[in-house]
Amino acid sequence: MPPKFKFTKEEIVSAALNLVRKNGMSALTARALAEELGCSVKPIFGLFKNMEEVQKEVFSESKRLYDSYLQNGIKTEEYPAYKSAGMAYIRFAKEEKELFKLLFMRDRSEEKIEENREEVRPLINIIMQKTGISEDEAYMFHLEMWIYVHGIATMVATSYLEWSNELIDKTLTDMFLGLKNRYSKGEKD
Amino acid sequence: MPPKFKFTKEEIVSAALNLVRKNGMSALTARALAEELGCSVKPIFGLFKNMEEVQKEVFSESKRLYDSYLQNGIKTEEYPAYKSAGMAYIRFAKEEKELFKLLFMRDRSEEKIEENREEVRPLINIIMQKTGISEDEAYMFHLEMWIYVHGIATMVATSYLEWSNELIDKTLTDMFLGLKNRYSKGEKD
DNA sequence: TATATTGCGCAACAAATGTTACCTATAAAA
DNA sequence: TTTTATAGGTAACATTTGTTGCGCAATATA
Repeated sequence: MPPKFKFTKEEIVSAALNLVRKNGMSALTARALAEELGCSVKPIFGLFKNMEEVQKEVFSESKRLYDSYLQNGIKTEEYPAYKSAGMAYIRFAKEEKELFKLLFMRDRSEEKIEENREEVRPLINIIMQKTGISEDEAYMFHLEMWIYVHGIATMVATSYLEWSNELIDKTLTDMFLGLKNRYSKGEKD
Repeated sequence: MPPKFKFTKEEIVSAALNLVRKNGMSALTARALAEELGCSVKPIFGLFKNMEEVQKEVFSESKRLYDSYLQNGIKTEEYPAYKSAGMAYIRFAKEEKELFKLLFMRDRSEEKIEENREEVRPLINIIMQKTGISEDEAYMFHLEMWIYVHGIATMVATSYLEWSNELIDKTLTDMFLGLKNRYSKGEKD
């Protein structure tokens, strides 16, 4: 008996994501979102309790988009598995600057890197395979490598650095080999 | 004949900096600043055209504070000159998270790292001395080293990483030596 | 001591944003 | 075709923040 909904939740979140990817979370206001959708603010508050709920959805959607970058990188096999993760992180930073800032350049005291060791176990395993070092060393190896990747990504996301994919590719390889050389030294001597 | 000013510009900027260092630039509102000073908003607008002007002063003051970190690091000679710069950058990120975000984790399209080569010439000179590589290579060396330093600093500023100064010290040395080894290879062979 | 100048506190106004009440229009069921 | 539940548009209200007008009070000078 009631009229049909003008938009689905998904359509609203999609429009919201569009605003955020262009101008950051602060651009996501009720009126701006309504304008983006071509309606009043009512359809939004009909489907979401409040704007905070929309923000959370946009945040989750951003994570999903980043995951798709990761998966795509692995799938296409453009790079070896380990480098693929770093390249995907940096590509996301380059192509989705605002979303990268949202996910990776905010307070992260609730998700400290050293408390999330399980999350990166696949990457640590790759390092152990490729270098033959111990797990603890491989973890430290990964941390150092990821600091470098994160350094590039944050510089790219803030438009401070503009390296080509080729140069990024090359320096990641060099850094990996440099670390491998350093971490393997104890074993080889 | 008129009454004395209740506060100087410096006192107001100092109070403003206090708000920003605690909760970021968004915490710097006219009313919050007035409360911090213990007065109405009038003294602020008597000495500053508007809040934007106060923000600019806070920004400049933040830069001065960072410079003092740099100078202090060099002066105390706790570390070799090159490492001193990196350690100061990271210490600033650790001790002044909000100010670090303000200075180094925002849009920087107007001050790209590769257009500011002159600014880091002293650091490049140190690298040339310590490694004997060419200037262009030393520039690239510095870029890679600084990416690593920036990576640590941003992770620290967002509370994602909590390394001790000792560990930071050690990994900076290792990274420097690793890069030196890599960049010098062509010369030695 | 009287006066003129003007900084200051209070309160108001404007703009941006979140949120909601009210009424109209719609669409499925009877 | 009529009825009824309810989505949507309009406009209002609340809150936050920047900014300013008004009248009082402080202070150096005559």
